[in-house]
Amino acid sequence: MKSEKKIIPSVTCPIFRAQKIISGKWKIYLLYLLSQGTKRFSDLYRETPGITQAMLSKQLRELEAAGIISRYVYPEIPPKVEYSLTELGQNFMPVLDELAKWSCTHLHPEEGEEKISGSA
Amino acid sequence: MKSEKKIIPSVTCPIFRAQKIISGKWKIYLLYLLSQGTKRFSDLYRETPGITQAMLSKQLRELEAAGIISRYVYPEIPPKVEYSLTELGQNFMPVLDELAKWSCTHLHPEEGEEKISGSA
DNA sequence: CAGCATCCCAGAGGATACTG
DNA sequence: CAGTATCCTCTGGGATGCTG
Repeated sequence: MKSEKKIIPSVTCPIFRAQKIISGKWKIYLLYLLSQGTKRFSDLYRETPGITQAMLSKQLRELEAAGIISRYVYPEIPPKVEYSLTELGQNFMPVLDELAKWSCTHLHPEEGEEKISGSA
Repeated sequence: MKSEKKIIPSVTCPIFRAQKIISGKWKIYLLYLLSQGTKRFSDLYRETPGITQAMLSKQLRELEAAGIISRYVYPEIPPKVEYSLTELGQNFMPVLDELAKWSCTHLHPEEGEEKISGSA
């Protein structure tokens, strides 16, 4: 524990703060899914091929901690949990929209070098 | 070694593709810096407290590989290298703008749990 | 159904030293 | 000045299994 004050742009720069919140392999994608409306855990799980329950749960809790999404647990058996965007999450949508536009317009897969050749 | 093709949204979803490109601790911030105009390596280095030359170099090369920024090397001694946004990078600015707006409007440091109390 | 616990690993990120 | 090269740490992310 160094008590030295490190001057980092983390707090100074809004870009930095935002970036930290949305960083994560699935965060933005999950926000995109939730922009379509309230969804259950299983919905998100099914619509996010490749993710594990553990990861999904983790990412969702992080997004919840950031105040971007909210979680509603139905007092039922079997459990039912719904996730939805908060006000903050709704306000994030323009960013997502611009990102999607940018990606769709300029980031065509065929221009990249990546290929979905499986795990070869 | 499963030769099975994993169906991941990586390629399907534009959001996913974009996210992979801008992921990285400094990418977005560097794009922000370069949005202010062409800058030299040393400029970026000085304006990004906390980063190391190695990291800066790495991030810049990744951004360059993604076609978002361009690099111009002056044939001089001592070396002089300038970085600037490409067309693709310019087109990304709206995203950055929205992100900044979102962060500034809704992501006040005092609302979070983080505090820059430094050596407090 | 939803999610936690545990273990594991690759790679992102960092510190330091050296070079054309 | 603008980088490499090397080494090291840390944590994001993944696999699997268990539970209320």
